Amino acid sequence: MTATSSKANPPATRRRRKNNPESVRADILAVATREFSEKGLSGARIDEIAEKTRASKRMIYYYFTDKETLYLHTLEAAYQKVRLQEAELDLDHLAPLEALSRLVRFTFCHHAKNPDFIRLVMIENIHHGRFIAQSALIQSLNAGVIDVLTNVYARGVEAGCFREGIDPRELHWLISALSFFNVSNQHTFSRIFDWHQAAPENQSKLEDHVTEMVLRYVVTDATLSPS
Amino acid sequence: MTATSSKANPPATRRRRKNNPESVRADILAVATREFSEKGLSGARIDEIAEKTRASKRMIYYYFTDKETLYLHTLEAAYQKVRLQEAELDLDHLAPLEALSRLVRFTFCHHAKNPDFIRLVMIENIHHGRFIAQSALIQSLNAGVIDVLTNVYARGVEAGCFREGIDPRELHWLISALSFFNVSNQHTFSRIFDWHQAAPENQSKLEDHVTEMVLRYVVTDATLSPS
DNA sequence: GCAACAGTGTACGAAATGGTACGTTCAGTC
DNA sequence: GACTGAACGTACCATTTCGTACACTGTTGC
Repeated sequence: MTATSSKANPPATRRRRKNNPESVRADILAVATREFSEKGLSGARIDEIAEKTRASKRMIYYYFTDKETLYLHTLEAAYQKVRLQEAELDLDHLAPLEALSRLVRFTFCHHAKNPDFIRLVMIENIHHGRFIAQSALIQSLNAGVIDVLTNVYARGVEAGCFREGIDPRELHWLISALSFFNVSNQHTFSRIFDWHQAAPENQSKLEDHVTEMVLRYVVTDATLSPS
Repeated sequence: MTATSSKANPPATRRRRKNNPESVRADILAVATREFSEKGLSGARIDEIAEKTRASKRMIYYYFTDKETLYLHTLEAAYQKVRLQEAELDLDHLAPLEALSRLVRFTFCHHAKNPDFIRLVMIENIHHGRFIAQSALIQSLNAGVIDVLTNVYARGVEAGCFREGIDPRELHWLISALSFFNVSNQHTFSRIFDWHQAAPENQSKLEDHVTEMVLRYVVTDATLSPS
């Protein structure tokens, strides 16, 4: 038995390996996020993910068993990241109007800065949300968002600056819709109407307008025109 | 040369063929629309489209050369259908407020009734709108939408019920965003917030609210609360 | 030092998939 | 009724793509 590849000269053809499970897992997940968000579940290629990883294809299956399971983990990681950022937003010490406005701007900017997340959600919707349905984790992550809004809204109503009768979930829907659409349909909208929507000046205009749209919907008439 | 398959007994193994180019083309396109909108460009399978068609795979390539070309034609057909429906909407004889409200409700309902179209647009956005960019047809189809809105809005401003300074494109953006999101993100939203958004009663509530959101954004304060 | 198991690389298999070669049939024209 | 080009069907090929078998290496506990 000659010392072909085992102990004598590993550096030549085969680099010395260092076990590093955590980093390998994280690396795979990061690459998978980019690939899936760019090309979708069916469009992304395991082989390509493997190539772009410091690990090998074998490792993908070792840690994630499946293409679909990998996709699910990608999705969960993305939601987790989002909710973590949202948690940092502290609105309780602000006046209701200010708090709502801040929340809208935050959501708008956050979505704009995280197109990968938006695209994953789009893709998930193409799949009828069947992976989200499987994930208890994602379900549990999202209770908090509504709570924050419920709180701000209730304070606003009490202060007399928000009109009554609006469902906080509906409010969240409105904010999400505008912030989401801004990213999700940027390409078709820009192309069709020949308007460079992604340009910073247009983005900042849109941010203002979206904020105004939401506020105008919520605010009492008196608050709108304090004359 | 025995009469194996040519003239003697066609009905047995091989059905008598009737040439019908138009119908074959249309059939392929219809099936392709369903398949692409359901599974995306990479997810849809030519073989499956062929199976579901009365024609054969050969015919797909005969008429559409490519998978991508077929997808493009699908997209163009979808846009064409939409714009045709929109053209039927006659708003000129209505008062501005009424006209705008009607337009919003029309858009909302239209999108809700045509999820295939919405999904195709979502998919196209996943592909960064690179197929729309190739299509002169689609580009040309969309000028009219803005014109209609521009007209209604101008009349509203003149009548004093709409406030000044709003860009009609922005208004279209707002209406689109809400109507689009209602379909595009139905699955994730419903699942995450445990709310059956597609249920008729919720849809009709949303239609009302979306209409109000748009009107509140456009209308002058005096119009809002005529006290 | 050594057993046991987690971590890793390489090569390969089987099925799916986009696309084509080639022959046949239909429909209109002279 | 022969001729021609458009319309169409079948069988097939080349590649891609998900997934796995197998062998090897690092690490941890005793």
